[in-house]
Amino acid sequence: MPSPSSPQRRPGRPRAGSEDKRARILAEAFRLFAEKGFAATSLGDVAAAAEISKAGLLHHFGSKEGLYTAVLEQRDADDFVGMTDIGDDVWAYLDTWVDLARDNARSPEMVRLYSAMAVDGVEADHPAHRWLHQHFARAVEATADAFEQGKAAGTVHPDAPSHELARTVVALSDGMQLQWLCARADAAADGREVTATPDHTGLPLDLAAQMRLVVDLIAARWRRPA
Amino acid sequence: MPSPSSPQRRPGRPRAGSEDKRARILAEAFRLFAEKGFAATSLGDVAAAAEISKAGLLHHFGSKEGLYTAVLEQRDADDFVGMTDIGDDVWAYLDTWVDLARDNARSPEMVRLYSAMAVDGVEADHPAHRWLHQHFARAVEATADAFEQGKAAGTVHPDAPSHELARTVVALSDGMQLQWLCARADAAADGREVTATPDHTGLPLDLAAQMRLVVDLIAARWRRPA
DNA sequence: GAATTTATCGACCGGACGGTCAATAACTTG
DNA sequence: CAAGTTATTGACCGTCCGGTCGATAAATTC
Repeated sequence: MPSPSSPQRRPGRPRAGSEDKRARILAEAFRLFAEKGFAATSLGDVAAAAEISKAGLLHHFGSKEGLYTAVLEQRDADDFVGMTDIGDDVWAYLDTWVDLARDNARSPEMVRLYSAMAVDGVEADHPAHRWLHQHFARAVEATADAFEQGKAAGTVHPDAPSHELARTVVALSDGMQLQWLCARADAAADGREVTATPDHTGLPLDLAAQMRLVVDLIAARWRRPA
Repeated sequence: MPSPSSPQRRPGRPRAGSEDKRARILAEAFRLFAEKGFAATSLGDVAAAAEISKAGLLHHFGSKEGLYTAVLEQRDADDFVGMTDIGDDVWAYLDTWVDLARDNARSPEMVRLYSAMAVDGVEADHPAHRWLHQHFARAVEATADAFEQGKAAGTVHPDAPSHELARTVVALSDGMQLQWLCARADAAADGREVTATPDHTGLPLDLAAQMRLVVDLIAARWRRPA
């Protein structure tokens, strides 16, 4: 006699208007991959979280790798750096990097997922590699372009090494995220409440402020009055 | 009749003067963890590489986690940033960061292992977390100390934010390693020979040069003539 | 309303993985 | 030389994992 308080689903197509399971699975997979990493998250974990069977999950995504790439593609849609219309003001564009850091500080799961994918993806045969490669290429090129346009507009010293500076901004963003995640985990483990509010996190590391510092460093060296 | 060309070992203690299996296992584990990541490397893989049985491996290290921490401890012994005698010249100390980047470019497996551990270790309950925390703390504090000593010696502007600059250097080092690994994997996948020589790698990314760039950026803003 | 398509399930499979155990052979100690 | 210790093996175990298969039921098409 099945308990009436656990109305488990029977096989068969669900009634119309039911939850969009595919979206639910993507959301839960995103969360779990970010929390525990890709390799350490099983299809069973994701299925349980999405309240569907493993077989049901595979029906939608075919394989674990299929699920992974679907999550990646969805995340790519949210990725806005390299997309924003930069105009020709590099320094305003660099501010969007600082803003991005501030946004990231609000969604540590996202940061965790990104970092995990970034390390997994360095291997050329990994499913995430193509994604990572494009991500780096887009971010670096967009930023380098911004510097070049700044030179054309006269707001950047013509000797500034655009490409190398762009790489620096991207690397700093990634590396700082690692330190921030580590500090955050420490704080959480110590039982200290880690507030979700972005402006004062109580952490010894302010993601946005650190980005600001480097942007200012670059500006101090290469900015030209317009 | 066992082939004479495959003299497989029989059970029992090996003859005196044989290979130091423990060291061999550590070396192979290091290599494999770096190549494929911790989770994706099985005890069987390591055992096969070290030419010992799985049971023999477990005899030395007790568990997979035991092996992991042993590898970590060995790596720590080689970790020299934060250890070097910095004297009171920050700018010379920052050069050791550039040198470290140059060294790292010679051992991509090391870089890969470090990056993998860095991401795994952000989780507070992961076996590598303590290691990562100490690693960050040591690197940042040593560098921050160097800036502070520079202030005392008068070679650094008193308003320089030592701690934040230190974090920047560490983050840049980590983040740039990620881009470098990615670029390297791309080059290797394209069949282009990736030369082991450090001075010209043929890569679109020179690890040491990128570090140099940021060090110069910091110096341009905060250095004081002695 | 019959046939088809779609979403879901439970059961199952083959394999890998981390780990245990008893046996064996070389050294170490008495 | 006998007893104990140490390094090693092959065989085995329980578990979990990614994936397949056939059944089922709602929705859709004809």
